[in-house]
Order: sequence, then structure tokens, then C-alpha cells
Amino acid sequence: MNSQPKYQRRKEDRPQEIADAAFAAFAEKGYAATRIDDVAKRAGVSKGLTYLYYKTKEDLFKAVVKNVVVRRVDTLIGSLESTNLSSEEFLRGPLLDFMKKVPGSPIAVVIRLLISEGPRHPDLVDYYYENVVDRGLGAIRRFIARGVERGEFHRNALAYQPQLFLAPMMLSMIWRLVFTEKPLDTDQLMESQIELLLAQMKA
Amino acid sequence: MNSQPKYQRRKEDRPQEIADAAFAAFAEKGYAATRIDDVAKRAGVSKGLTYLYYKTKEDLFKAVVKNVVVRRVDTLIGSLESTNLSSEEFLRGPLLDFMKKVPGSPIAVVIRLLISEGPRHPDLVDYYYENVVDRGLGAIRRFIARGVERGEFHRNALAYQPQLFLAPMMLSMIWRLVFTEKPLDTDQLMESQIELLLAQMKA
DNA sequence: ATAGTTAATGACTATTGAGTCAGTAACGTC
DNA sequence: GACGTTACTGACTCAATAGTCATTAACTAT
Repeated sequence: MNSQPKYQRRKEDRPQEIADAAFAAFAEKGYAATRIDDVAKRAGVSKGLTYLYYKTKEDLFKAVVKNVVVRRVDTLIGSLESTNLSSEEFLRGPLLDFMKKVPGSPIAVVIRLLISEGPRHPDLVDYYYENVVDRGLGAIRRFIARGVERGEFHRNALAYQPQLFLAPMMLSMIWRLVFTEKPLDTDQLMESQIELLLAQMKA
Repeated sequence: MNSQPKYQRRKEDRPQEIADAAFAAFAEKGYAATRIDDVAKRAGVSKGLTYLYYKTKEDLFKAVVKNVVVRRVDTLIGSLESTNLSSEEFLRGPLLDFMKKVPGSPIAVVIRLLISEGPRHPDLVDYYYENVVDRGLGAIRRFIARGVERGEFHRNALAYQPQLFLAPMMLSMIWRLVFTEKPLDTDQLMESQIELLLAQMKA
């Protein structure tokens, strides 16, 4: 009677679908409180299938974090490098836009997971450091150096640690993760910081 | 033969001892991964006793967070208010010292717990917001206003959100929680920020 | 000493959830 | 349509742990 099959075989797509479902679950509940059963339900598959593609819950966790990171970082840093705006325009434009977007993006979720689960997954922390933090900070450093060479920035601009640019972004991220309903003009925070830095760095 | 009792009855001290043990355990493993059995062992008591003083694991968690917070905040904010240094001296002195201490203090641990467990304990988040964040930001705001009144700061100094002072502290905290072994001159970060702000705020 | 009170114990229960695997059914091929 | 392959299912095992409670023993008062 019923010719509808109860499932389709989709070997190619399953891993990504499961990873997406897992990301959503981890984002909502955190690592420990997430049930593999729940991930499977979200992905529309059985619990067993999850274990076909990911050997353990920890494997799945790591795959998810790397997945989110890899899908974003390259394009972002690339665009930071290939601009031909003046340094000041670039800071006030693309960099600021990027910083404004981060606190509401999946990157914020990954950071939360690293904060809570990092100590139990040191290799994941290393991976994140190498692929995101180190490269990101390097890009900012090179950007400042370029501004100095061009005579746009004062020579001592290099004394500022690149983390100083990102500090308000970090605070905004945490604020929104923890105090979801308490208002905070996070955009203005980041704008103020850029202006503070520009005022000191400009030649 | 052996007249040594195998335990002493110490109704008064037990709750605090258990809370301290729980803090250490939560700090190490996070909420979900902490076993009540382990907390009891650290406190040198049986599992059952923990449940005599704290009805559930969640109760214990909340007690621990409030405990750490209450024991510190009042004295801290008090000292921020009762100074008679000039605004500039105060920023470069006591405030900076305080900010330098926070990332390595138990407060950082509490923040980590709030970041990971906050969404499942909204009343705890509210408690923390009211007793720490709101009061802390208020203190900074009043401090700036005082500086303006005294003519030490430019009138537009009030335009800066108080969070801007704390942003590098936040980044330093997270950095140290996640990348324990990666070096970062967090003290210098906070010094730079104070100098940036002072340069703009000074009358 | 003795009896009464209650702080403290630890064996127990009930539940949950990670990981397994024997069986099922979708799909390609002939 | 029959056959072989394998993606997929879901019932199962087994370890772990939150929370309970009957029992024990430290202390107190007399």
C-alpha cells in the first residue's frame, strides 16, 4: 500500500547534518548536558547512525568546533589582508563591521564551548589558538605595521597589543551570552574603542 | 582500644567546608562533570551529609556562587567609593590594581561557571547582575561624574560607557581561562586601556 | 555511667544516558 | 523481480551517579 520508504540513504550528507544538529544542541545545552539521542532526533536520524559517523561524543564535539571555525576564519582574515582602503577607513569600516557581527554569530557559541570545555580538550584549544587567535592577531599586527610604513600611524602605534582592539568585542560577546536580556549598546562600545585607538595612533 | 572517634560533629562549620570543596570541584570540572561524591570526599565528609545541608546539587551550586560573590564585592566597591585620591591617581592606582587581580581570582572562576551554566540558572544570572555588575558599573559611573564635577575630566567623559574600562579585564580573564599556558601581558593591556581613556577624558 | 538527641554514615534505589550490534530495508545491478 | 551490498534502525547492555534512608555513634545533660 504505502510505497513511501521510511528513510533515505544519504551517506554524503549525513555527517554534515549531524554536525549541524550537534552544533545547535551544544549551543543550547552545553557539551555535558547534550544527549546524543537528542542530536540524532534533531538530525532526523537514529542514535546508531550518529555513532557510524562519529566514534564517540567527544569526536562529534571536536568535529563540530573545527567545522564552525574552518568555515569562517579563512574568508574573514583574507578580506582583512586584501583591502586597499586607507588604514583609518579600514578600521572604521570593514574591521568595525566584522567586530559588530561576531558577538551574535556562531563564533560566540564556539567561544562559550571553549570556555566551559576547554580544560578537558586541550588539543581543541590548541587547534583554535593556531587557526583563529594566532592568525587573527597576526593579521592585526601586520595591518598596524603597514599603517606605520605608509606614514598613517605614529611609529609607537606598534606598542599597542592587538588584543586591545578586540577587548570590547570580547566583553560584548560574554555580555550577550550571559545577560541575554539586559541591554547594552555593544556597537557603540566597539566604535568608542576604535576611536580611542585611532586618536592615539594617528601620525 | 582506640578512643579516637572516627568523626567529629561540627554542625557549624560543615556548610562552609562543603561549599569550599564544591567551589574547588566546580572550578576544576565544571558543574555537570562534578560528582557530589567527589565534593564530599574533598570536604572529608560522606555523601549523605552534603544532602543534609544542601537539598540538591543545584542548591549547592547556587550557594557556592553566591558565597564567593558576597564575600568579595562589598569590600571592593566600598574601597572604590571612599577614596580621596584625585581621579587620575585613583584610576592609575587602586582601580588598575584591582583589575589586575581579578583575572587570577576566584571571580574568574565564577564568571566561567556563569558563562557555561547561566542559561540553565537564570535566577543566578539575575543575582549576579544585581549584586556585581550593576553595582560595579554604577560605581564607575559615579566616579566619572565626580571627576567631571571637580573639573578633572572633560564634560564629554560621561559619554564613555563604563564597560569600556572593564573590557581588557574581561579579555584577560577569558584568555587566562582558555589559553592557560599561552603568554599574554594582561597587565599591560589594562594599563594601555586606562591611558587611552585618560588621554581622552582629561580636561 | 546512662539515656536521649541528632550529626553523620554508607549501602541502597532509581534513573539516565553513552555506546553496541543484530537485524532491516533502501538502493543499485543484472 | 531477484540478489547483494550497506546505510540505517532501535532495542539492548552496562556503568555511573543523583538522591534516600535506616542505622550508627558523637556529644550533652543529668
